[in-house]
Amino acid sequence: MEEELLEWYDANGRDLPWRHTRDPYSILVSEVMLQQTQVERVIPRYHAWLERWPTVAALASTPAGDAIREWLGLGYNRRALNLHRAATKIARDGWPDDLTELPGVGTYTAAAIRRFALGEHVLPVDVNVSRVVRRTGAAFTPASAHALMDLGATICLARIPRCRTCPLADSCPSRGARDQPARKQSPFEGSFRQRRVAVLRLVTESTRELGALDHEAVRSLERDGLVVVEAGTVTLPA
DNA sequence: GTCCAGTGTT
DNA sequence: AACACGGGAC
Repeated sequence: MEEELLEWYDANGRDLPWRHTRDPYSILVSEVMLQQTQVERVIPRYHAWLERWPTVAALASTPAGDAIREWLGLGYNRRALNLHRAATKIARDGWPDDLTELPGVGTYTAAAIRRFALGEHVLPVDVNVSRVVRRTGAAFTPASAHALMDLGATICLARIPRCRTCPLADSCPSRGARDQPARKQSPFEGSFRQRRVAVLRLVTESTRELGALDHEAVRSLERDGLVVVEAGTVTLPA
């Protein structure tokens, strides 16, 4: 099964910018950006980020607010602050043996850094990989990490798998099976998080008075560490 | 409107 | 185990 997968990947795998480096910091940036975010949206932001802050030291020596501003539009803004905090920690203490000690780095991202930057023989399991493994019932080695991700992202889709073009279809016991929709997200329009991100933009782009802002949303941003409120003004963390 | 899918918090 | 967290493609 794995041989067919790797053959398919040779011909059909995606050529992505972060697959041309083994620099741990670059891989960290790419993986954090890719959390919950589509590849096509990440590519231009990945280049911009690394051009502005090419190294851990460069990011660590910049104000956190600049990192948040650079991140705006990518979504899940807490990731920007976590990435800045991770850079600060690495600049001070070096890379930890257990990468999940870095804020914003969980099981998946730690495994991805170990595999793609450090070359260790571990298989990062995101839901795409998990789905392919579950459906095929096959065992794959860490050498198939990129291939499994690409197959899961382009062929072995959750709702409507493209089994007719899948290199593993012949021996896949789940051929044709679809996963349940089962998701829930309340409407964004008119929601609290709409107000919340509006406040974040206001904070990052202006120096307006706190009184003009939405106090409840500011408190929520504080819980994420994204803003600091002092003496009637709202500023980004230094 | 639905779908997407890792981390941190509770 | 459940929930919150963005924004954009469709």
